[in-house]
Amino acid sequence: MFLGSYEHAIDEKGRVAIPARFRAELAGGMVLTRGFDRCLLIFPLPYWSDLTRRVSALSLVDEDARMLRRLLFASASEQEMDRQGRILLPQNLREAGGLTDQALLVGLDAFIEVWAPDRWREVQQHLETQGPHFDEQMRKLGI
Amino acid sequence: MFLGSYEHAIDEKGRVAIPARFRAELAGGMVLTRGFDRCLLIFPLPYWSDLTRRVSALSLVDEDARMLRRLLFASASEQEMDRQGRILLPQNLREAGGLTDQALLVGLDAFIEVWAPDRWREVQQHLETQGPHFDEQMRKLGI
DNA sequence: CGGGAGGTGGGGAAAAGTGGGGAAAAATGG
DNA sequence: CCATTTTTCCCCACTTTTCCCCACCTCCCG
Repeated sequence: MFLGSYEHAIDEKGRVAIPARFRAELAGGMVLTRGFDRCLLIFPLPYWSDLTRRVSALSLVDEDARMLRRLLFASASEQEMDRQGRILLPQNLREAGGLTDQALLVGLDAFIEVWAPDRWREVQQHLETQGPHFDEQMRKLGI
Repeated sequence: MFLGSYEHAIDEKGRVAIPARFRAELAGGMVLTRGFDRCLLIFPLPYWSDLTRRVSALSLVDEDARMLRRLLFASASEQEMDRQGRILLPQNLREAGGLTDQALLVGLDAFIEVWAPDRWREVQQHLETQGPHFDEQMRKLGI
């Protein structure tokens, strides 16, 4: 269960520390890839396997499926933590996420999003102004 | 079953004592997150899991689902009590709830709300002036 | 008036985050 | 195919923060 937001530095070699609370759940390996809205995604390996099985089952012909495959797989990178609990963010992914010297790691229960801090603040503002819209969403889900 | 209101100090490290009556029910862990009307919420872990299961099952691709996930999980924090029965209120959550040196913990049966005492007094006043309105609501619900 | 439980403050040990050096591996060119 | 250069990545060490636990105080109840 990944919860909370943590801002960490990206050092000159392109590494970020994984928040200590997240490490146990990523000890079995993780996959890093591009997400939506210009953020990066970190999936624990079990979640990733499940995801890939479902995506690979989609039709070769379906256009959405093709684009989804390209997004998920083409820039994916399997990573392990070093002894200090850090991972490398490959250069192409750093560029894709607009990341320079700071990264915001956001736990979303089953996986993690990685944001450039200023982009994340935009998303948060959006969330606050759209409050009523989400009230409706939650009501539908019975929350 | 959480009942009653308790005002406790927030110390310099951002900790509050959980009212002794509430501790047994939170011994299995709890999740702390932002609530409505600028208060914080404390959920016992089982209640939280039940609440979030539906959200985590939503699509990765759907935009509303993505934003809803961010709203729910990004500022949540799993906490355990120390041996003195206290928990840490992370700084971002203290800010979100307008909490400084005192916190009012309000038991609401299945979960707990945490208020800045002066904001809580406003809510109470609201309750008193709006009494007749709620009479009508309750009648509809058959209470 | 005494005992116990609940609440509060603070010191110290442990862990987390960050920067940098060096060895191994990979890439490049002759 | 070998030598040189470049890159990768692994690990050590320092600094800062976290958090755990001891001790004291206060309030309530007998």
